[in-house]
Amino acid sequence: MSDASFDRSRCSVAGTLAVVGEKWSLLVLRETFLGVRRFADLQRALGIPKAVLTDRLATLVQEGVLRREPYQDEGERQRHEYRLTGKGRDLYPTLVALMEWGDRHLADGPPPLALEHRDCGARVRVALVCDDGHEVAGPHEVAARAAGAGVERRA
Amino acid sequence: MSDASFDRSRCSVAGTLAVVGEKWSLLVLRETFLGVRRFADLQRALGIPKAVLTDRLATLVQEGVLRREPYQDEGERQRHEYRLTGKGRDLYPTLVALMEWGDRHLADGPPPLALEHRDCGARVRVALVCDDGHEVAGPHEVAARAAGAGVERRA
DNA sequence: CGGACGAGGTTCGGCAAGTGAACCCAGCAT
DNA sequence: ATGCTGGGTTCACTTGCCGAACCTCGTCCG
Repeated sequence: MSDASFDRSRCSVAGTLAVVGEKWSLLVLRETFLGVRRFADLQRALGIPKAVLTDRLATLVQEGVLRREPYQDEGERQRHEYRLTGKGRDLYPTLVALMEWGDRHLADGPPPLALEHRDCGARVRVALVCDDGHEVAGPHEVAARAAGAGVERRA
Repeated sequence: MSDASFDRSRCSVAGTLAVVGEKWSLLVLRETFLGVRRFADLQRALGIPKAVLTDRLATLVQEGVLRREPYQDEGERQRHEYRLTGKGRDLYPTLVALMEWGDRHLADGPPPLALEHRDCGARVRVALVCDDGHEVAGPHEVAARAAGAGVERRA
């Protein structure tokens, strides 16, 4: 019985990927989370073709994930930089989840980037939790319920 | 100073995206998490071109995210289905993170799919936590440290 | 037996997207 | 005036995505 019937056309995974699922988009965001904000720095850091970077930045701005802000270094003309919006900052767990998977399954050595809690210095990771405070070990502990129907299945 | 220097060439985000970052790959995995395992069912559910699905399944199998297993319905010849490996199952938090972001920022109505903890029925979500048990609110509470160096920056 | 059927593909021609290199433009410095 | 730099645009080329058509292997039906 593999008919997992819910309305795929409005699936949130698909919707999110429509916004950040193009090639390079998530890597651009990774850099912005690391504090890189300027066109040339992004281009250097990523090795992305300029035309593609122009396009990705434009769509991310249009989607409200980044915002384009003027700045001015002394003795320089005014330029623009790209900063995360709140909507963009909410993608942080997604990036961390991708990073963790890579650390665990593609590693040839220690993780190239370690995340620490600023307050206590302990390692930061993503977890699945439920609203009762339990930590969820994996998909087998989760039931997916389609909106509007009593359909329930293992996820 | 936006030089955020760590070795991008081995960044785990990039590595992960090299495995599952092609168009459709994560949507195929979403379906497999929902229990869809067969070629024709995947094709129907996603509306993906057959040629692309063939290719995505092959690379996901090759990467060890899915495994191709024979099965046989009675009165049918032997066929193959695609199942998550442990490596694939570890992508669950990533999918959930993508889904949550879409639920929060693209919603025109209630989330199309709700996740519940099988034991207690409470809603399941992704969280950032540190090994000391604190919940991390966002990127501003996290410091990223490049491996091998004392480099530290806001993430 | 011959023929139809369905799952799971492969092949093909056309269109969209990604790529590197070259070029452009504004403003500051000389 | 000449050059330099950040932030792009344009161009020719290649790669990737797409739908439709075709193929293949076993099963069923007559």
